[in-house]
Amino acid sequence: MPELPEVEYTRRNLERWMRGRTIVGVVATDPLLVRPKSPREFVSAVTGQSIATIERRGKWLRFVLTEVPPKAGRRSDRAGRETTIYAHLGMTGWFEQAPSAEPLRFQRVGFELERRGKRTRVAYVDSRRWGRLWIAEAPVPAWTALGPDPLNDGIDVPALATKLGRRKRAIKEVLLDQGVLAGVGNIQAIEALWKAGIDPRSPADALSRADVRAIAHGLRWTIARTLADLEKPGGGLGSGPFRIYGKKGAPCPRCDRTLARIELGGRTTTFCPGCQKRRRRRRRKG
DNA sequence: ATTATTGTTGGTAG
DNA sequence: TCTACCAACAATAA
Repeated sequence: MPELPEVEYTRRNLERWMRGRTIVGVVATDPLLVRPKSPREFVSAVTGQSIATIERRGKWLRFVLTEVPPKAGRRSDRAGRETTIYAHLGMTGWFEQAPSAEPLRFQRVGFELERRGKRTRVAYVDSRRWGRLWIAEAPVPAWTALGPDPLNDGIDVPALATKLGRRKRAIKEVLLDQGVLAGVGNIQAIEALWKAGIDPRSPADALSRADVRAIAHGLRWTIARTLADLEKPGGGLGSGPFRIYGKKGAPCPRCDRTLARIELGGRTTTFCPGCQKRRRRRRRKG
């Protein structure tokens, strides 16, 4: 499920479901999912905290929790304590608001919440268990290494061009590097390169400034429409808003040529051999 | 039974 | 130190 738009959609949901509420109980048993502590330690670190903010960078989420203030006149050693959870959804992780007390299928962590006497529940669900909920004092390395976030920071074309100019690999592989731009995944890269009319195999350092501008535009375009699709009622279901992802053999929506499928850097890649032109390095004179 | 999967990390080699 | 390449992680759905 999760690339940048899906994680942002998740963040907005969590904001509504969790912000300002107190965690009164946590169910966590799988030591693979929580880091670096055991599930027991995870539960005790989080219980009794209230959720102040939920932020996103790329595909990462960060929950900032604060100790619920003790009643007037009482002192607490833990007053002012702040806990931060870094969360990555892996390939199949997501959060759901759970209507009943019954655990959901593939639920890995359950948060029992309370505000003004009202109880609600939010569940982290992940069939494949590649996601992580990571308690840390300082940002985890993967978060620190993230490049600019296209939605939060925008895309600086000259800066992106400089970065791409140092890379020889195929542009699609480079776009998946989270240090280049945070949050671009397989689908968004495929859709953006189609929009830009650039063959995904083109070496990154062969792109012109106009190409980089087109890619930036393509990314903004696909991120915005994926997010819009998720947010419309009943959205996020079906094939989504994607123009070519997963549509090998279908006619290109722009030029009608049959869409092709190749593998790049171990990832499936759909593209149009008709209107996505390959860029080549100019051969150096010798 | 076989194949494909929206992601990241850690190792090795250059 | 930076880049490229590969295997591994784990489990489901078609």
